Amino acid sequence: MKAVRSTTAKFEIQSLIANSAVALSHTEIQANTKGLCDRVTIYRVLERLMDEGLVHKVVNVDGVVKYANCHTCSTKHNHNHIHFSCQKCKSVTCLDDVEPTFKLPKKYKVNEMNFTLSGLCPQCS
Amino acid sequence: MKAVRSTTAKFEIQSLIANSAVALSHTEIQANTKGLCDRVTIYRVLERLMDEGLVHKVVNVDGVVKYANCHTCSTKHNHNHIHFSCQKCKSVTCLDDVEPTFKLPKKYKVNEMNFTLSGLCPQCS
DNA sequence: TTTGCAATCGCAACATTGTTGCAATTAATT
DNA sequence: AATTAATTGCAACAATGTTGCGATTGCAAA
Repeated sequence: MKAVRSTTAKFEIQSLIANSAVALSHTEIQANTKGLCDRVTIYRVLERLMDEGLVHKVVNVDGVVKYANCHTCSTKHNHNHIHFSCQKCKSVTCLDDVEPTFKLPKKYKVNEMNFTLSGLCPQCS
Repeated sequence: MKAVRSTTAKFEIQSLIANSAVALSHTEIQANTKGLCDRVTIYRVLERLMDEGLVHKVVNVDGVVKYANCHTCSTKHNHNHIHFSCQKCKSVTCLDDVEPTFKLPKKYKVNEMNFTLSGLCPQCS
């Protein structure tokens, strides 16, 4: 296996995501770490953080890719929670506590769920 | 209002989507209409088809944008159904009949839902 | 502390996906 | 057939993500 190495770029990017209430896009991360490192490095750091289970990827309803902190991934690795996507400020929030239920009629084999609600977040409504 | 005009490109693209069991990406549409029209025209036709309520857009869990036939949009315009995304063949299917339920604890204002299940489709499992 | 090596980084180049402006073409009405 | 607005093709551009490679650096062992 590859040895995990801690670098400034990785530390800063992880801190940024961990301290954010909402999921952040690559562009937002780049804007909030001005000059810290190269564009490409951000992509590679994000990939490593996901491999290590520290961060997970969320695709917004409009197709924008965002990255959020993993709260329980190391123990449960449960990404099957609801995400809320604000149509006004474009923020994406993880609603860890909400558990959706549904009945699947056909013979599909479900491995993952991705539930996103869109509308107005508490700040915008 | 703009007058709706029927063209070969529009007819072919709509037929392709309507006859497909799964949602199609721009790339797939382009591959299946080889030489019919320009890349840009496909984008513009898709935009018109969405405006007319004949087609709707689905963003896959991995961020790929796909287009699917609207069955009931003209009457109910209900996009709040589940989509199934196959991890093997990357197909996206609309499961019109499944209605998910959930309880939202915080004060968010929900306008739309986007529920996608990932796993193996009947063909791949 | 110094050395060695693999992990990481920066840079350039490229790929994919989507958008915009504009002149040429074309569907549909008169 | 003439008119007109919708549509198209082409070129150019923008945003996002990937890859190769030489240079740098974290870290462990000597």
